Amino acid sequence: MSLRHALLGLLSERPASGYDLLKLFETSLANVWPATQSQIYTELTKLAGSGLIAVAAEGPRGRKEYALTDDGLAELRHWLTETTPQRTTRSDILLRVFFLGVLRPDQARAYLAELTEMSEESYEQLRRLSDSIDWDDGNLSVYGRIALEYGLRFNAMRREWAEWAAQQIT
Amino acid sequence: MSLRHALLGLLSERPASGYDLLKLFETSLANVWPATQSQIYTELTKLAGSGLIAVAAEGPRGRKEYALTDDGLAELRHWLTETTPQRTTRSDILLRVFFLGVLRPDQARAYLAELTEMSEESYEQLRRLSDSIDWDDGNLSVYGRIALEYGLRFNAMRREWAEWAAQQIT
DNA sequence: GTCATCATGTAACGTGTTACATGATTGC
DNA sequence: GCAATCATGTAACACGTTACATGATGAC
Repeated sequence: MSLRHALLGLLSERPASGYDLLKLFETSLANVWPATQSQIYTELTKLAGSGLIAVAAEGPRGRKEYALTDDGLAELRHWLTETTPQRTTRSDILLRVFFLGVLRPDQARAYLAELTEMSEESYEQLRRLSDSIDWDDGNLSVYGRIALEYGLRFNAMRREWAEWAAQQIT
Repeated sequence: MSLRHALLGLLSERPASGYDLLKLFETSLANVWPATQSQIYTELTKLAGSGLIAVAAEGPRGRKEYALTDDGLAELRHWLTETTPQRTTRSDILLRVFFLGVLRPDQARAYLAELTEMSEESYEQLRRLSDSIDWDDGNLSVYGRIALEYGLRFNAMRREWAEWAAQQIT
């Protein structure tokens, strides 16, 4: 049920169309909660149906700009304060580690080297992103920055772990 | 398509029934790839249908013990060496961080404090698990240990990050 | 004999992915 | 006029969750 809340969250900053939201997902939210075009449009229709958002303006090419309603803001706050996030995250990457024993040691090391590289790349990409953003805005800047810092620390940790792990394989 | 490979991976160690596999998921794989009973039984039927596993023995109470076939092992190796894992992981926990601006600062700090606590608990739980396992086995022990070390480092990182983040909120 | 555990299966529903389908506007 | 981009919608399918349903066996 989180796509719904991601949309409510983005709309809490400012009104936006499905197309705008798609772009926002591709840029800011892509790393924590990817969503496809079809998913976004379908969910927006449902949210409007249940009164959590409403069409605030219409533009050219059938553009519909949605805005958060009072009910929508209440639901967003409820989600943030009254519900606990899921502790378990599925990780394709970690799952493979369990089964590296069916490969030759050099193949297993190659996999871990790939992870090292992937973590480095992600780290650098986030660094560049961090440099390109102007951190003058209000709330979204404070919390966006905190999320970005998480990404940096996460990738640094993963890189070090993958290097350590490769050394464990004899 | 990873549940399929998780099952093939577990069966590469030794033959097992659906019930055995369910228990293995609950203990060893729960942290990286949770799966439900219904999902496991359905997938086993499909895997047997496509010849990647086969019923090797039948026991009391309709117990069916599955074993990996040659095709199944080939598929497992193919997955490990020829396919790249998904870089994007959905994180409920991080998603919320983006929207903490709609809450009061004390509520936002409370959320981050919750994350600190959650990370500590997970860390301790993994520590205990690490102490309780005898690390004498072969492959599964080497790679199981590497995965566990990841969990420890991850939770330590997240804890420090959450503490840092709480201080950023004025 | 009864309770816990072993053991499997299916149906309904929700969420996510891929692909198809259509068309308006703006810039050049 | 033509191409890029803006803009929305739906259908088919895969994957995951919850709940229901049933029954055998072993330990006490």
